[in-house]
Amino acid sequence: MSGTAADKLAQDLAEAILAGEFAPGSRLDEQLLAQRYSVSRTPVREALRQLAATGLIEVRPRRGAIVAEVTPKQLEDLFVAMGELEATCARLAALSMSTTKRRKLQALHERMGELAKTDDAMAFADANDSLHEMIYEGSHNSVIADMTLQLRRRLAPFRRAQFHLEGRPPRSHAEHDVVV
Amino acid sequence: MSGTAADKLAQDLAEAILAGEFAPGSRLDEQLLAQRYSVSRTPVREALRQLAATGLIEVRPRRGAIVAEVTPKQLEDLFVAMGELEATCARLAALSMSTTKRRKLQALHERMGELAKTDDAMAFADANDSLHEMIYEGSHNSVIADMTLQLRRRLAPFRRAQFHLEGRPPRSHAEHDVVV
DNA sequence: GGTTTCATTTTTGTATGCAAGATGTGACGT
DNA sequence: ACGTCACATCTTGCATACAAAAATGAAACC
Repeated sequence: MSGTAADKLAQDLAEAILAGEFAPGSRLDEQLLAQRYSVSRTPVREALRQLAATGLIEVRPRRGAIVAEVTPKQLEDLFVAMGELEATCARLAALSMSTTKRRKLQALHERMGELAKTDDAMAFADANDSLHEMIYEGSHNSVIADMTLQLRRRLAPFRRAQFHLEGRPPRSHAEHDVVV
Repeated sequence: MSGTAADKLAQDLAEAILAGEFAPGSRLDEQLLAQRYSVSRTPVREALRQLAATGLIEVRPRRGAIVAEVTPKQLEDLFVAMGELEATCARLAALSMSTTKRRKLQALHERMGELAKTDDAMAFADANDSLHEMIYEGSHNSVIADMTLQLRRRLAPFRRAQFHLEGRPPRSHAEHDVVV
């Protein structure tokens, strides 16, 4: 085991929240969490602070932590922000990308084109993540890449919802087409 | 006093670090800080975690916290990132800005044009902050605005250095001119 | 002389105790 | 019945205590 208990807790909690195990707005009682994970309140508190920094939860001084409620407006803002950041990544990547890398990207993009037809949502999602990761790396700017990735993770559950909602893969592919 | 001791500590520490009171790479001993600020280690730890989230310091598990060393490459990345984010803010603002707001912006911009000639660095810096704040607000996207502001704060000391280095105000004004 | 190993010490991470603020409940008054 | 105020309880925030890991230094060995 590498990290501290608090770090692991933060990860576990983040997953639990993103998985919807805690409803938005619900209180995150320190003692309860401590019991649930068989640790004391101290690492729980640290984990909560960590998560608060990512925006996943909200801690009001002396009033406890709650799962962040994302209003439609905020959600919209988050999506817009991610879109803009990804576009920036893509632009930077386009400027400073070696031809071999570009090849790989193109290849992956085309394979995704095929996957989009087969309706294999899982495979498409995986490939999609790879592609975005490549773009983030390609930007050669760890600051922007990190911010974008963080946003992306935070939006993961909502993206999934959109994914299942309609035939998103083809549209997504089309958008990528423009970028590439 | 509204906030908790940990929050205040985080602010104070951030200021101290940005003011250069702690050299980059230097260890931040929890006990020392606790004594220095007359609190126990607990709030110090929480403050350190908070600062780590902003990228100002770095905490290695079980190895203590150090002031983040910004390599030239990272600094470059930070500046690029801020530039891109501000550009995005400006673009969004341009799209959704009322004419009255636009007026105000223009007025402020022109006043800065005059200030740029008078060599009053302080006044120019103040006006500059106001202008950027207006743009952030104008984006109508709190997510991007927050990220940009956070970056801006983190880069404050370096920006100051650049400011004093050469006649930056005129150049800055020229850049703004394009944006406006 | 340099290196490795082991013990000491220092420092971080976690648990627990205690105080202060927040929350909830019920009596009391209008 | 409704609102208010006092009180009891619960939760968070801070301090202290303890455990474990890493840094330090010294002695033994090559």
